[in-house]
Amino acid sequence: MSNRKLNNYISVDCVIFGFDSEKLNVLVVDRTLKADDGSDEFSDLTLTGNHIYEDETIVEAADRILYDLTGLRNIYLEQFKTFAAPDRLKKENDRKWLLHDNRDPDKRIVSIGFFALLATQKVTLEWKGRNVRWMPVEEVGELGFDHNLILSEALVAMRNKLIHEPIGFELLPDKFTLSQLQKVYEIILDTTFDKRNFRKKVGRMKYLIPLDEKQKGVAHKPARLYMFSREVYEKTRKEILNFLV
Amino acid sequence: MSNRKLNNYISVDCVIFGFDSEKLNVLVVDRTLKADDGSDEFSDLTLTGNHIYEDETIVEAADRILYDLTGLRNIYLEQFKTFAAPDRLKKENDRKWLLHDNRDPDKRIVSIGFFALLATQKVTLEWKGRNVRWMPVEEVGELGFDHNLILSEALVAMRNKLIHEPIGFELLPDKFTLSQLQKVYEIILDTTFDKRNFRKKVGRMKYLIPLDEKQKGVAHKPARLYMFSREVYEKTRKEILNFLV
DNA sequence: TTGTGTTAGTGTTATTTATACACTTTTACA
DNA sequence: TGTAAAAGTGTATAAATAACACTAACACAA
Repeated sequence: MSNRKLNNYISVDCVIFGFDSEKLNVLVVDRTLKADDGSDEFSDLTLTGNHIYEDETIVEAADRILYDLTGLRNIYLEQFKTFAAPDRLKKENDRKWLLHDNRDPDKRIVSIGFFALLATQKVTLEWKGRNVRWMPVEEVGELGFDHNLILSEALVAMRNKLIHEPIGFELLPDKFTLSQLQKVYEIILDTTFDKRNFRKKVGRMKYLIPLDEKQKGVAHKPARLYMFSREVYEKTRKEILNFLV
Repeated sequence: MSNRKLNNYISVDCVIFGFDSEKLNVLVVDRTLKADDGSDEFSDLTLTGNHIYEDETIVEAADRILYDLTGLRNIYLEQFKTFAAPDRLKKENDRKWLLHDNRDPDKRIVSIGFFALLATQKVTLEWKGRNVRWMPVEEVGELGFDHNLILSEALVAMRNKLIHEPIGFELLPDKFTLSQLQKVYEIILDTTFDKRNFRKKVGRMKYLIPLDEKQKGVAHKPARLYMFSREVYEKTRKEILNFLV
């Protein structure tokens, strides 16, 4: 084993999940570059990442990246894992991109991985003219760098969290129906729930606040709208210790 | 905001928890250094950390650190969070240590935090003559760098995991009694459980294997010994989706 | 050898939660 | 005014949780 200590690049990568009431999507950056002679073009899809600046904390960097891409603040954002395999930059395309960015492709890049949750409708993709787009998680093919690994670990972490804590709300608009909420869980956990039992269960959650407001313009019985109260949740969560689940 | 990209030191810090059938301990390094003239001595307590070498993955570095300090391999080890506030090295003592280690105290150090779980009895502290010792988590005072923060976040992550997944076993010897297991949960979660109900609950877990073996040399009815089967656990865990806990 | 201290080990009942299952209501639109 | 489409609602059975107290087996001391 070599004993050489390394200086490393640090990057914060955000796996931004967006739910569109049909499926789970992830925000990807589409990069295409032409060589000087206009011929030797290379392109790829990646997750959204950036450096940490000198006077930033990790969370500030993640918030900034999220804001740059979506124009949104106060979005659910969680650090889930850090990645730094020495050989994570082996692909030829990756090397080209690193050189293009003035980074040494033989140097390790440490990625601090975050995942964010939001409703796709909240985002205006034209924001700042960045070339980003939603891609259904099911349809994601090969990504640049080791972003397929980061995405799949983000999915594991997100599903795990979804099972144990009420974060399904974060994937919906501020006001949502119980059917929408059920669908979030069904799609992300790839299962189905009985409607009545699901409603009994979430009905016990004090932080799920029923509003005096209904859906409008739907061609069926309009559903009551609900919202999530973070305040009530923080208050009650301490009382509930789900030993050994 | 400054736009200067930084190169950063990366370190892997391990919060090594050890249970001694009475309380939860953490392994700390006691460093004392004399200045050249023998007078200007400075010392501190820190968690156990080290660099990542050039050809190592993060996990390999964490395993190596754990092995260096305890002589043990195949110990439960989990990456829980990465730390990198820009002002985390403000204490005067920290600056001295960084200078002593030939590191620039104005440069950011990114710490990738792991926690490890084991029974204190497994460790021979004299291993390699490192100056480490067990300290009850309750009694930990001020640590060097931002290690108090790292420790408290490790505790949160570990308790959280303990509630949702069967990792209590990892804090016990390979063969253990049900009373010992109960005590792990009671002490770490700071609560008490009814003995019969606890046994009914863990009795349902297929991965808790009763052995045809009893305690010896105890001045009371000897308890049956059990062991944890990771195999059985991995097999059954997929079946159990604890939706919304 | 007998007694004492100490922890192991076990069952029942009442309450709460989980599961399985089908019909009526309300709206938009043709 | 009929039709399509999702909303909303109750009951019965099974399973899990919670509360509660005594006997069994050993080491050691008297």
